[in-house]
This record gives sequence, C-alpha cells and structure tokens, in this order.
Amino acid sequence: MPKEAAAPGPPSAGRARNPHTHQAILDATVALLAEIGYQELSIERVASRAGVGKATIYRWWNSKSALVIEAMAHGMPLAEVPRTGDPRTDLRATIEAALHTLTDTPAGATLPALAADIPRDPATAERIRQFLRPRRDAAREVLHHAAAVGAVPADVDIEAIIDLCVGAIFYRKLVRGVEVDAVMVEQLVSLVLDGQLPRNE
Amino acid sequence: MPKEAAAPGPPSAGRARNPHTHQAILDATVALLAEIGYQELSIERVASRAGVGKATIYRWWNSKSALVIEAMAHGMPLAEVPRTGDPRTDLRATIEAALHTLTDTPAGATLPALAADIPRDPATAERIRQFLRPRRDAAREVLHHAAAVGAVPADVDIEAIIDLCVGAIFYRKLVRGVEVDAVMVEQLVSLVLDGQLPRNE
Amino acid sequence: MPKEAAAPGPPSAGRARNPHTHQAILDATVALLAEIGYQELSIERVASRAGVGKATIYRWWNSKSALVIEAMAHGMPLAEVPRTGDPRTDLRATIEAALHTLTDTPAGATLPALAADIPRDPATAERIRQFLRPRRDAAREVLHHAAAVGAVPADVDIEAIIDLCVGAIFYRKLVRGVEVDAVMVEQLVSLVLDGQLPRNE
Amino acid sequence: MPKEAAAPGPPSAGRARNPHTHQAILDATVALLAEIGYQELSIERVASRAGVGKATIYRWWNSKSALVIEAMAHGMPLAEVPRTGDPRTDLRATIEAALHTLTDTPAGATLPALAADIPRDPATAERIRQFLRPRRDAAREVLHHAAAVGAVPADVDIEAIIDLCVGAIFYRKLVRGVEVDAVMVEQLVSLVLDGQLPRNE
DNA sequence: GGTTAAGCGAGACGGTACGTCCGGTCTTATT
DNA sequence: AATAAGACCGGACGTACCGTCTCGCTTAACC
Repeated sequence: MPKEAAAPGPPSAGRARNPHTHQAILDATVALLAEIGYQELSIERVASRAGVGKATIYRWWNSKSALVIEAMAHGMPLAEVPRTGDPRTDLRATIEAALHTLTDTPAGATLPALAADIPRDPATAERIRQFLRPRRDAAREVLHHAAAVGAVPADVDIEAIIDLCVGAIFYRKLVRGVEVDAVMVEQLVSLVLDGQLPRNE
Repeated sequence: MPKEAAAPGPPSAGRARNPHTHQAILDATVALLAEIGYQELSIERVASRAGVGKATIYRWWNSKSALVIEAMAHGMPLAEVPRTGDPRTDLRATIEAALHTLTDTPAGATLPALAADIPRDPATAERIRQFLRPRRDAAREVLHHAAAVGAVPADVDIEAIIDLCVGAIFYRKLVRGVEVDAVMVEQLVSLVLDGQLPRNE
Repeated sequence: MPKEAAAPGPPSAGRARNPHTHQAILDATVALLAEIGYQELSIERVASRAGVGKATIYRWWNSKSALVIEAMAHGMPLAEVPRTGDPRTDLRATIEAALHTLTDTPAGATLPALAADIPRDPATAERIRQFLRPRRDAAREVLHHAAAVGAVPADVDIEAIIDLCVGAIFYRKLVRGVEVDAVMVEQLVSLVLDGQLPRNE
Repeated sequence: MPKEAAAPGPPSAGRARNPHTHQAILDATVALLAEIGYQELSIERVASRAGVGKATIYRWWNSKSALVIEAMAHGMPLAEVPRTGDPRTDLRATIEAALHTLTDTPAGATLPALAADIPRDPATAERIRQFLRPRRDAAREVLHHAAAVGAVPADVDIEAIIDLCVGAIFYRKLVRGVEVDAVMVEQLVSLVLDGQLPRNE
C-alpha cells in the first residue's frame, strides 16, 4: 500500500503516478519472491527486474517489508475454498487451505521474515493483518455458519479458534520446521467441532 | 555449538580452543541481542564488542543464526516454574512462562527472524528446536503428569497440545502483532483441561 | 544567456517568457552561489529556492555552468575603481580589484569550476570571457592610457599584460592555494611600469 | 598519497596492504583520466576498472581529488627537459614543457577541476602543490642557474617568476580558453631574461 | 624444553546492497 | 503556450557488512 493510498485531499499538481510502473514493481516483487525468496530479494533487484529506478520504489514504499506485503496481497490469489454448508467439510477445507498457503506458497516462507520486522517497524503488523484479512474472513464465515447451525457453541470465540488452528500449523511447520500432515488437520477439525483434544493414533 | 564438538581428527600438534574467547563471543551476542535486536546484530559488531577477530567467529559458527541460537540457549535462563502437582496451576504457570518468553524477552523478538532463516539453511530448524527443547520438556512433564492423574485423557497427543498453546500465542503476538492477555491464557487452560472451546466473555 | 536570446522563430501564438521567473532564477543562483558554492549548487536546489519548475530552468539554460555564469554576470557588481589618471595609482587599483574579485567573492571560488567545464562544453569558454569582459575592459583602458602617456611602451601587448597579472594572481591563489599579499601587487605594478622583475625583499 | 603515508609509529597488527591493489587503482585512475576526463571519472568506475571494491579506494583516499592527484603524481611522467646551461635555451624549454603539460596532457584539463575542490577541502591545495613540486623544482633550478650566471638579477623572486609564467599560460588557455602559441612563450622568455614587456608583433 | 602448528587479533580485500541525491526528461493541470 | 509540480529512469554517492584472506604474535601440545 502506498504511503498515502489515494488521499483526495489537496488536488495537488504535478505529474500523475504511472500505473504501469506501479504494477511492474509489484509483479517483479512477486516473481522474485517465488524465485529467490524474501531474504535474497533486494530493492535493487526489484528495481532492475521491473526496469525502474530505485528511487521510484522508495517513493511509494518505505521498506522492503511494505513492498513485499502489498505485492503479496495483490499478487497472490486467495485459495478458492468451495463452501458446501457442511461445517465439518468446510472447516476441513479451510484448514487445508491455510496449511497450503503456509506450506506451499512463497507467502509461508515469507511470513516469518515479515513478522521479524515488526519490532523494527510496528506498521508492519498492520500490513501483515491486511494480507491475512481476506483469508481470515473466509475462516470466520465458516465458523460463524457452524455456530449458527449449532455445530459449535453460539458464543464461541471465533478469533481465538482461528489463532489456535493457524497458529498450531504455523508454529509447527514454520518455526519448529516439522512437517504438518493430514493427521494434524483432522485433530484440529475434531478439536473445534467435537471438543476433542488431540490424541495419539 | 561448534562445527565439530570434539573432532578427534589429527590431534597431532596445535593449540586448543580458548574458552574465554568462546564465552566472550556468546556474551557479546546475548548483550547485543538485548540492546539492538537480531536484525541490527552483525558479526562485525559481535566481534568488535567481544574484542575478537571476525574469523574466530566464523571458525566456530557458520552463520549469524547459528551463533545467536547457541547464545540464546546458553545465555537465556529458563523461567523457573514452580511445580505444585495441581494440573491446572502448573499448566497455567507453564503457559504463562511461554507467554513471558515470547513477549518479554529478546528470544521472542528473535524467533521469527530465526524461523525466517530455515528455508535458506535447514539446519536452523534443528537449532531452534534445540533452544526450545528444555522449555518444551517442562511443558511435556506437566502434561504427562496431568495425564497420569486423569486431568487429561491418557492418550492425549502432548506434542500437539504444546504446539496448539504455544502456536496460538506465537501467532497472535508475534505474527499478527496483537497483544495476548490473561484471557487467552485462561482459554488455553480450559481448552486443555476441560475440553472447553474458547468463548467470548 | 538564453539558448536563443531573441529567437525570431514562430512568434505566432503562445505566451511570452515571464521576466519575473527569469530574474527569480538568477537571484536564487547568486544567493546559493554565495551560500553553498558552485559544487553544492544543483539545478534542483535553484528551482526549489526560486519557486520554479526544474524544466523551466532547463528550457533557458542548458547547463549549470551556463546558468551560473549568466547569474554572475548579471548579479555580481563590478568593483568601482576610481580613475585618477595616474598610471601607477590606477594600475594598482585595477590589480587590487582583480585580486579582490578572485579572493573575496564567490566568483573567485567559482571560476576554476567553470574552467573545468570547458573540455566538456567548449561554449563555456565564451561564457567565461563574457563574464570577464567588463572587468578586462577596465584594465585595458588603464593600460591604454598608460601607453598614451608613455608610462609603458606604445606597442605593449595589453592582452598579454592582463593575462600575466591576472594569471599570476589566479594561479598562486586559486590553483596553488597560496595567499596573495600586497607585495605581489606591488611586484606586478613594478613589472608593468618599470620593467622591474619581481625581487625578494 | 594514502591517508597515512608510511607512518612507522605503532607496528600495528592486521593484514598488510596489498601493493598490487594499490597500483591497479592508480593505473585505472590514470587510464580513465585520459579516456573520459576528471568530471566523468567516478570512484565507482575506477573500482570496476581496477577490479577492486569501492571501499578499498575509500580506505586509502578520502576523495576523488585526492585519488586523482596521487595518480597523476605517480602516473604522469615528468617532461624530460634537456639542460644546456644556456639560460635562454633552458628557460624556453622549461616554459614549453609547462605549456605542453597544461595543454596536451590530461593534467591540464584536470587541474582546474582539482583547484575547484580547494574551497571544499583545503588539503587539496597541498596535494596540488605536491603534484606541481617536481615540475616547479626543475624551473627553479633553471632560474637559479640564470641568476648565478647573471642572466637575471641575483635577488630575483624565483617563485614569483614561475607563477607569472605558468599563471599566464594557465589563465589564458585553461580559464579563458584561448590558444597559447609560440609567441607567448617568446614573450615570457624576453620578459624574464630581458625585462622586456610583451609587445605586439 | 624446544618445536611447531593452531588459535587468535587485526584488518585488508572484492562484493552486494543500502537509502539518498541529482541529472535530464516527460506529463499533468493550472494560469 | 509557458509554467509549477513532481513522477520517472538512471547513475553515483559514501557506508555497512558479508565471508575470505593474510599478517605476525602467542601459546598449548607434542616430541
């Protein structure tokens, strides 16, 4: 997101922003993220790949993390999760989608690095939430429906449930570096819908 | 941990490693971690702070993350969690200790950055687990005891429980940048001991 | 001097050049020259100081040196040298005026930088001469009068005399960085009027 | 000249300076000076041409002018002026050598730019004098000999004579951009040896 | 107890990237 | 049509670190 989104404030003079340039930068960022990862991605490389001056990037984004998050938010498609209406099926699909995003897309590998930037730039937290928002919205709807049909208690804390499920996957896979398998997905589904603590098989 | 702990290679002649130097490096790393954080910490600064040549650091650790994890493992005390024998009390204390570590110590701010290094150097995952191990051991014991006294089912998947609890806190605080309060701790205790999903107050 | 002083091109329609703008640019240039010197002066700063677009400057001057020379020519007053009719007095005053210009005004500090631009843009040489012309005219008149009254030989090469005197001062002060004092002025006066080579005191 | 020539003070530790690197930088500087001139020469280009890191250049020279002057001092040969013992012949040859240096070598085109740096870095003046010193020494000797044999007055101010001759050429050619021909050389010789002011032909 | 190889500090080195400034050019809206 | 504002590409700035490489000194471990 640019330093100032589309503030209609003062009509301002000057040349208008070139939208092609803007898009080229985001595209180059997404491409490099997939190719070389967040750590190796440098503003210099993005500029060169996008055929753009470095200053143009710094004009609109004040840090690598800001650029990357906007690129991810605009350039990484939401997993299309079919909604059946069955709480169990839908919840399982939602968790699997989260697992997929964290495990199989550049976003997964990138999120810890972005999170690491929060202490240095608190605005990063808001940007991360902005990226997560649409994914989280989908999960919230599924749980909301589950509560509506009585599959979970009506006063369940949906935000906490989401943090539990995503957090467990995130932590196991991205922090501890342990593979997350279908068993864990099933454990999470059972936990939410059956109040069943994870058991050993 | 040095590249080769006690390599029995050709002990022919030569000189042994200087333990003072080794310790000075770890101390400087811990100090800098607390002062300026992981991102700003550079090998060069550690060397200068420790009064040591850069090459000496590279001789024993092959990356910043390796050095930092060893420094954290040796230089950051384990929270002393008193054990009462009461599952609820002990579990709450354990979760609070985890929360404290993630929230109030340099380790919390550092973990995401270390995790971000995993894709580049898979050995990092093992090192992170090594740092987490003693903390995790404590939690495992508490849950083991809870299972023994019937406070949780006997066949509960202790590893999954730990990932759930720590993951939820980690994710909410360190990834989403949202404060974690006592309510969440209570929710986690209830979840584990009562099979009670988090509810809104 | 504008690229086309009075371009008689297609005066058809359109709008005339704004003389206020023109003067504001020259004023800003003179001010910045005095404040920060030629090297630090940038078109960007001049534009900003003058409240003018960069393109407006580039439209009328094609280089920093062209702008600065015109600004100096129009914005730096000629030293008022009183003419007594006495060759020695007038010559001394003329040399002192040159010394003053080279030593105590921004022009002195700027001339070497402008000269340095000659190899890149030969037009610079003509512009420099244009700035020097009125100063040189004054000196020429003094020497002309001296020749007329027989204080110097009638066929003396006035241009060479001027280059000798100004060159010696310029070279000693601005190239070698050595202070030029009253002794040197006297040496030059004696050289021209008495044919007396410089002596040690 | 490096920031600290060869100060034998503290024997200092650390790796010794690599003389090949040092020479490669000076060589690249001289080559670029001849090819593209002082203004277009950038530290970046020198580094790349010499196959050297930029920081290595900055370690030993703190500015472009410092580097260029040392390169010129070490990389540009002194004109070999044969000494006959005849004051007129030798003086003429000396002046012609100076004319040659200022007119036909990169040094000439470079000197005004270096001089322009003096106000920003006074140390530049000393560096320029260092470059001029051997050339000036040669001239001084010639004039010294002329004084010894009575071709010029015994108490002549040799430094002033040199500034007069070199200054006149420098100023006419490099500042005013006017060609300097053999006539001027002859005028200078006559001035010094005959006390003859320049005359029109 | 003398020899010797490794440990070590210091720091030079080739690189890469940083974040900034400016040069020139071009576009937009205003006057 | 000339302008103020300012976006844009490109190039260079001077700095910080990276990880590697000498240097010359010190010191433990072996003969």
